[in-house]
Amino acid sequence: MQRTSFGSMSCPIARGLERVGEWWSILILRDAFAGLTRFEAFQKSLGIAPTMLTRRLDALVEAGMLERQLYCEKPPRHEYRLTPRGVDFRPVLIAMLAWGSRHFAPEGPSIRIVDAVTLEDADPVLVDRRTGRPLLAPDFKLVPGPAATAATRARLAHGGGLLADPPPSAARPEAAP
Amino acid sequence: MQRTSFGSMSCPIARGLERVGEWWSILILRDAFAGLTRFEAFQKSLGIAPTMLTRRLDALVEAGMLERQLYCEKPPRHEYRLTPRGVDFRPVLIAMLAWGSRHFAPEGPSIRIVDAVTLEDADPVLVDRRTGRPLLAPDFKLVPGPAATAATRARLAHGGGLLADPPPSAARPEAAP
DNA sequence: GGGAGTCACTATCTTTATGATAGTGACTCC
DNA sequence: GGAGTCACTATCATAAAGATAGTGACTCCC
Repeated sequence: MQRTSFGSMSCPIARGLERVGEWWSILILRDAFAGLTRFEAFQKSLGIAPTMLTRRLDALVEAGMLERQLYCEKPPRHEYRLTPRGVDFRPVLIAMLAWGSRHFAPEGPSIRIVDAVTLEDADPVLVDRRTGRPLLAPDFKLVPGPAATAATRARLAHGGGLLADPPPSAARPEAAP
Repeated sequence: MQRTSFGSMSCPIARGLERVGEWWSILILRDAFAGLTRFEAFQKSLGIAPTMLTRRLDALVEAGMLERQLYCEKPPRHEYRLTPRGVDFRPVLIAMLAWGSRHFAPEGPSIRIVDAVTLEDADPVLVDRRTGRPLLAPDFKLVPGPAATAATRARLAHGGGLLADPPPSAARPEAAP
């Protein structure tokens, strides 16, 4: 999906999406985490056209998410493996997995994250590693960093933002008790 | 980006991407979390063509991520607000924000998540709410749920999967100590 | 040693999505 | 009554996605 590039935006979400925001990219990363490394394996798993797979793999390698390694010389054969940057993408995938399971599994979940010992379902939350507290307002907040643009500063200044629950309806104050 | 639909796949990540995987969707959700509600506000913030914005907003409403509310009747005017399903997407955005900041901010971060009191940078981790342990192997694992297909079961059976670190290089055992 | 099969792709062409630009209708404000 | 705001639609050019077929370099197996 592309024509407008997000890479020039200063927002880190936009910058990230520039690398993984195309239609197949995230599913390819999911399969890479599942242990797939070979072209054919991705193609079978995804049912993707080979042209598309070539383009997406090249883009992910270019973005530093995957790296190509020669595993056979006689006929040159490569495998695609996650780089540290790719491995670091894991929390995003886990969060998407949890969210997708909660909202788009009417027949019940197809994958569960469970405690390896008790087999109880896990309940994923994002917390701060040091303090263990959930990353939500009012305990945490977003502030502009050194590279923040004026636009970013403005946006952060006048709103709760990502960490605060949005107001239920600023629309028309219908209920004013 | 689209022709192949992910909605028919049984994977919750694919199902979720079907709803938010298009080029602009996630940035629109980001802006919705930032407090934007009006067509024009999204358009200005994103620099998106109005045709695209109409399509994406309609799709997000259709997917149950946003809802349209009338806030003015004289000329009918709507605002777009996050539904509970949209709000529940927050951990994905926070994870992306953190990942993007770590990898694509060579000039330094433009946004920081900080402790509201000490102003120290937060370090986001995904943990299990009950036990507080990070959602990683070997403490946790993925198991097939009741709705798992044969393909899902097979994939989960023979690999560490998303929660385990991938092997550094199963390619050619060059170093065999 | 000749045919079938595997693997990782490229070439070609059609269909679909994206994006730029302009325009519309229903107002409000001055 | 003219300018401005707002939320869109219409139209059309371009770029990306998708299907299908084909290539080259092998290996495997009678």
